[in-house]
Amino acid sequence: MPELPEVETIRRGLVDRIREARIQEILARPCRVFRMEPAALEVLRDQTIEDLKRRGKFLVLSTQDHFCIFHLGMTGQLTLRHPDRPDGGFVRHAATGLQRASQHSPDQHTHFEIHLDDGRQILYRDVRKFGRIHLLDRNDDLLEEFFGRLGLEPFSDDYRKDSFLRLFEGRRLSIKALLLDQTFVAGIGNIYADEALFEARVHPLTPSDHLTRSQKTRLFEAIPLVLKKGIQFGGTSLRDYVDSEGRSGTHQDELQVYGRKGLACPRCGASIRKIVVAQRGTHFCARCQRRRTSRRKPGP
DNA sequence: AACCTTCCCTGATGGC
DNA sequence: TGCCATCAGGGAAGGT
Repeated sequence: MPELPEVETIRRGLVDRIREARIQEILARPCRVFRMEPAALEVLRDQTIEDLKRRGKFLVLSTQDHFCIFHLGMTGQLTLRHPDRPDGGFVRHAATGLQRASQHSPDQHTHFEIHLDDGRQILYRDVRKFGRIHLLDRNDDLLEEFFGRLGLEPFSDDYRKDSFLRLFEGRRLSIKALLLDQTFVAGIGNIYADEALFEARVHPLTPSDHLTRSQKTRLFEAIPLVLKKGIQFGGTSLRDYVDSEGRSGTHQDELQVYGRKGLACPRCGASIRKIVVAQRGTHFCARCQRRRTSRRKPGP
């Protein structure tokens, strides 16, 4: 489940290696991840890669004339394959699930290949095909329109307290559901939502319009904190996530609550609980993250 | 408009 | 061993 830290780790691993590389060949196997006719991607041939940016969980590969936009969904992998290095197999890690130890040759799940003129290949692999690949003409207005309602970008200048607070207006759903809503803050997924709520000591079922000012403030600060930590550890590898070189991150060892049902809360020692909120597994410490006891209205 | 549910998709896992 | 049900979940789509 690549979220902002995993997508950012992939971006950082790729951007300097592929910038100024020329695309020699495009291979796109028919698959629902493509939001256009796969043949349309032929326009990328002979284009030079200029940049790789991230917005929320999206990666934007820019060439002179085009934007190729990737969303990795649940199991998407974007890796760089070097012709002079040996391919490895897919190695299953006992504790964390399916992972890959090194670069790989294309298999039945590799839907998109960008061959560079020096022999290297950018491979998009996605077992469950929840990912998406879009193609746009290189036009900033089109890109802005594409990202239309996407929410605040956590490490940008737009991430300000007043903007953050304004996004609560008119929202009453649970705070966990709001965190997962990409029109609120972009890039948060199930793992970092739970981590941020734990850090801010907010119960995931709290209705968004019931959060106190200080709870919102703590959440505003917790979000970039947990995301930054995720990036520092190279992302969270639970099942399918690997960086651009096929390596696992180590942030799974740093998680405070996610996936730790029944284990001790690192803050207070109470047992971590798992419930379902917004159709998603949700982990929290019932002692550290209390539901605010409803304040009785003062009588007349 | 906000919110909720269903669905997509595959591989791992557990019960029998 | 094999078979089947269940689970994981980001986001689109459709309904209220």
